[in-house]
Amino acid sequence: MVLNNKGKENGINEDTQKRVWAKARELDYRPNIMARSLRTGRSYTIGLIVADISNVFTARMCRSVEDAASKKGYYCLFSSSDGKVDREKELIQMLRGRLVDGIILSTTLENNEDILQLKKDDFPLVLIDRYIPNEAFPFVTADNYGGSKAAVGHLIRKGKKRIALLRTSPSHLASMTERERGYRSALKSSGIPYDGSINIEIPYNAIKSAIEQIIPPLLSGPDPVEALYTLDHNLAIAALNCLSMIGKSIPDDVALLSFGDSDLFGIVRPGITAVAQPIEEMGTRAVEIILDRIERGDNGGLKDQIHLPTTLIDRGSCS
Amino acid sequence: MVLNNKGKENGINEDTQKRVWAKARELDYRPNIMARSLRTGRSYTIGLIVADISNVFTARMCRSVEDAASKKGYYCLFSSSDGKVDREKELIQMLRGRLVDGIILSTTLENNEDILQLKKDDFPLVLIDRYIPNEAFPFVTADNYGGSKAAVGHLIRKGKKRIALLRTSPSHLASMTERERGYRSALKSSGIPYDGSINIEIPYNAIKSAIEQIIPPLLSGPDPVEALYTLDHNLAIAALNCLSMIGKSIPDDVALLSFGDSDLFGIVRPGITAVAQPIEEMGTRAVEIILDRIERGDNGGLKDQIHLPTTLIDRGSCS
DNA sequence: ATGAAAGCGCTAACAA
DNA sequence: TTGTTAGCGCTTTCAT
Repeated sequence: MVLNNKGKENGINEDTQKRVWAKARELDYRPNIMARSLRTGRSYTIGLIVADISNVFTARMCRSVEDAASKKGYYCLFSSSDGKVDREKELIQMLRGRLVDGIILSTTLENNEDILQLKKDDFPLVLIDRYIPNEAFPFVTADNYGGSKAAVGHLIRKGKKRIALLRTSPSHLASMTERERGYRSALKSSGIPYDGSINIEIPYNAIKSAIEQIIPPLLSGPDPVEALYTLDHNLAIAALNCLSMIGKSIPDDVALLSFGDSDLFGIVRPGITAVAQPIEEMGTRAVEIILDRIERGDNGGLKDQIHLPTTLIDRGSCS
Repeated sequence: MVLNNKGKENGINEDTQKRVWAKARELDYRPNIMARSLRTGRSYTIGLIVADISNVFTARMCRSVEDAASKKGYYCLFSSSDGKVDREKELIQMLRGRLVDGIILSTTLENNEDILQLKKDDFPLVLIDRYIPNEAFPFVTADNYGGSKAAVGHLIRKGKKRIALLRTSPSHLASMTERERGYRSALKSSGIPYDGSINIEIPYNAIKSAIEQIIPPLLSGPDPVEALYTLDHNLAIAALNCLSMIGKSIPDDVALLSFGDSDLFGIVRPGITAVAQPIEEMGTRAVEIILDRIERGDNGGLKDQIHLPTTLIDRGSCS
């Protein structure tokens, strides 16, 4: 009781408390958190599963989760699923076995089955960025649809009609399909017909080489595209690199717009116009929601399906 | 015994094993890793403390540690110390309390005292990137001295004599002081006098604004510098940005060379020449060493103070 | 080949 | 105000 600073409330003598502290220091006592968790069922730890922590976006998101959790006295356990569903399932089991109090998950799962188990067990779970759009789970994500629609609207206002859409696999992720939906919706609003042949999927593991094969033909031929719209900042970086290699200039030869911002986009000339996601807020809100679940137990409190607004940063690569 | 796949070696009847598995599945049994660790004293978890996981270099290093550990059946617990010594000490205690089997630490500590305790307790510890250069601890780091000396030698061969050194605080980090030593050594080898007035420390938290104040005067006046040599890739990015803002071109107005590479450096024109660190190998080797400690118990096996060679990538920003 | 029991370090309920 | 004890879920030793 003394070592947990509950001496007073349990009516332990001041003097005794001092003796306990002295002895603890003398013995270099360190509490065994495992034993404590085993006993209390609480670990003050939040598990965080992402696809790839070495991704800049992800790393920043993790840091913001960690900071927000730390402020409330919680620690974080991170792991990368590498975008593999089996690894993701394994990590969920691992974290539960370690008695984390809740899991924040950037899910690659298409199928709800495995996380429905968490729901059934009433285990605190919040999806982040990569979410599943139905009534079952709390999530925090960017407004992928609205942000994307606004971005494509921007391109259209700059006079671009033939806009290639570049996206990454796996393509079932709601965050991606919503961005695609935004694209189609913006085209429709302006009466521009949708052309499936310039809606292109690029494997996440081989972005650079794939981009280099795809871009040149898009820009030549009888009906070249006027703009490249990428659904991920890594795609835009690869495109930028490729355009520079083949000697095409932005925005004269082709416009470039990225969903997802990067430090880089502010440095190159011209700057690359991008849809910035509120990364830090995503982390903060996810922690808020999960701690509400953990500490209040119910889910009556916070709104827990959140689309955060994005920001279009115009740096000149579209006009 | 059955559930740990030790049924056979403990002579459990085949049939009984089947029944055990069936029941486990029926009850959706999940082992409680905490209880197991409490009993065995082993957690198959490695703690990893870094300054800031949102830093690109760090995030990649973490990922490589995670991958290497995962291959050997270990999980990783990451935390950011934010470069604060108190937080770092707290995190060490936290991880030990959680019975991690070892800690990989990118230390900000100047003073060995707190990690000497780990040594005294014979607790497996490996320093990574940010290390302490003495006999006490195993470490894995880039060859900061040699890489830096070679880089500055490159500048000198390109005809640059007046080379400003830009470094970040905190400046006591051995990885940084070694890079500085390499700089001075290269100057000395070429008979160029060292000028302390162009050896400049920049606070890590305010890189952008500090750089913007520092660079313009360096390039004007009676004796302008011919080259900027940054000890951190973030400094080079900020410098790049600043130079572009004030209309100075690379390499005509000034050369730029960065210790630490970035994707960005291959994309801008001209590309930025940089010293690349073997990030992935740093992670892999650190895990190798710590698992050797953990599983063999002694330290007789592996060489455990490692400077990994760096690579100078010439992209044209120096000539 | 199976069953019973001790104990890892902690918290909380209870007794004194 | 202080001391004692049960039990969290697991592994391992010992008895059957």
